[in-house]
Amino acid sequence: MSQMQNVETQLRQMILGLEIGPGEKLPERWIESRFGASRTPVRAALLRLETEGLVGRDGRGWTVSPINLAELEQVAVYREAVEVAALRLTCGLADRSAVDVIEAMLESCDHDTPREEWHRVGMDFHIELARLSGNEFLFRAVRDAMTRLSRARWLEVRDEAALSRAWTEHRAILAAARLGDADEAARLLSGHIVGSRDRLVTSLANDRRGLRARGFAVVAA
Amino acid sequence: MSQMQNVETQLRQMILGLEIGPGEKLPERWIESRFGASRTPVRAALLRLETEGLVGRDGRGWTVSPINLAELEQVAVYREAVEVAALRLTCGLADRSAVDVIEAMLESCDHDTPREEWHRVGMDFHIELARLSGNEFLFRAVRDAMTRLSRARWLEVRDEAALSRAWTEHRAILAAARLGDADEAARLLSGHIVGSRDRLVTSLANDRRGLRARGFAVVAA
DNA sequence: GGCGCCATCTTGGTATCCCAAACTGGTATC
DNA sequence: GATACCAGTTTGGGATACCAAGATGGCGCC
Repeated sequence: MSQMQNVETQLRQMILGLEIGPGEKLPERWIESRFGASRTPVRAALLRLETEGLVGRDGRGWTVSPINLAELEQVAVYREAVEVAALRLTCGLADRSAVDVIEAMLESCDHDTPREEWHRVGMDFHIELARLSGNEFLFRAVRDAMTRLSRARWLEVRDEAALSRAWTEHRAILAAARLGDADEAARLLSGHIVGSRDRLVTSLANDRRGLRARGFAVVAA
Repeated sequence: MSQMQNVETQLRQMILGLEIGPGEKLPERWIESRFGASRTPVRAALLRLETEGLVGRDGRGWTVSPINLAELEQVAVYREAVEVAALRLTCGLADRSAVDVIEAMLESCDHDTPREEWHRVGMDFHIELARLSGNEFLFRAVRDAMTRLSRARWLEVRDEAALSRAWTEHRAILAAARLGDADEAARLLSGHIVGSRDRLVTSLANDRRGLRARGFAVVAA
């Protein structure tokens, strides 16, 4: 793999995995030495990550984007629009058997699956569901929105109850989609997204002080 | 202005203005000499334009993205989702007086306004309307979608009738939005987008041979 | 002791240089 | 005449040197 892709991928993982905290300074020279690459691939990676909203400019330099509660609320509205549109397209397809693949994804998580895996599958559910629509732009929009939400969801203190609730809702959405009931599927998905957003923002707003103490920049709604 | 922004802006204008045709090769060294910048800002510009879908990789090198009819159809579905969502948000706002500013934009075009200006205002109508929603992500999505459609709309052989029809539809959408009638506004906007897409794709498919003769790469749906 | 100023370091922006891979054109061979 | 092969050129990826602007910190003056 080329250095360019390598730096970009590794840096993204470090940011999404909170190995580099939201708000931290990110000098090009530090990245350069950290990954053993020169500044050319480093800059390419930063430019790409900037469009994903994971890093941003702070005056002259680069910083990891802080968690922004106002942004999270806006992303939720955005993803509701695109996910519902994608789901309606999928419900209109003649062959909706692919939803079974997604169902299987959900079932692959059980009580001794690591937390990290639940987190990943919870996002992939939405991404793969959008992919079924066959619309590349709706798919990318959902994927990008989930990327922006990823760190916040990771920070959220998720109890078992919230996870099992989410899984139940995911299954209900798939059931409606399998029947081709677009209105019901859309209703369930909207409710799921709005509910998730509320729990996420509430949780983060409550933990804000603690998160800041851990060195994570969190800006209010 | 820094070289970086400069190269990016100028190159984007040349591509959108069809000064560089869809499908043309775009060597970094050519851009470098054309704009008197070095390769670093050129690379930055190309990376950004790549995320906008205006340039792409062709093996190892760069090319201006061809006009892709299948892509245009998918973009139309995408923009319908995000524009309708944005419009519904706007209809729910207490203060919708900002629609008057957009109305004024439409009125600024009359029979001796240059074609180029009609084209720009026709796009800005949708972009500014989305901005009113206050949702940054819906706004960006609409702006990016319009950017992708821009060259195709420019290529389209637009008769006066199509333009006046579009303006009538634009005014009707604004009227419904001013009243806060979200359902009606959404219905009108959807119809407008679907109609525009059909006319656009039909027109391009018919002209495809002629466009290719002009050196423009156009891939079928 | 506090405040301001200057030297220094840091850092991103830019310009070049080098390299390996891919493309090109021409030539020699069959 | 077609084809395979080889040298030269083009091209993007990577590395590095240099610069100007901004951040930093220490020293001196008030």
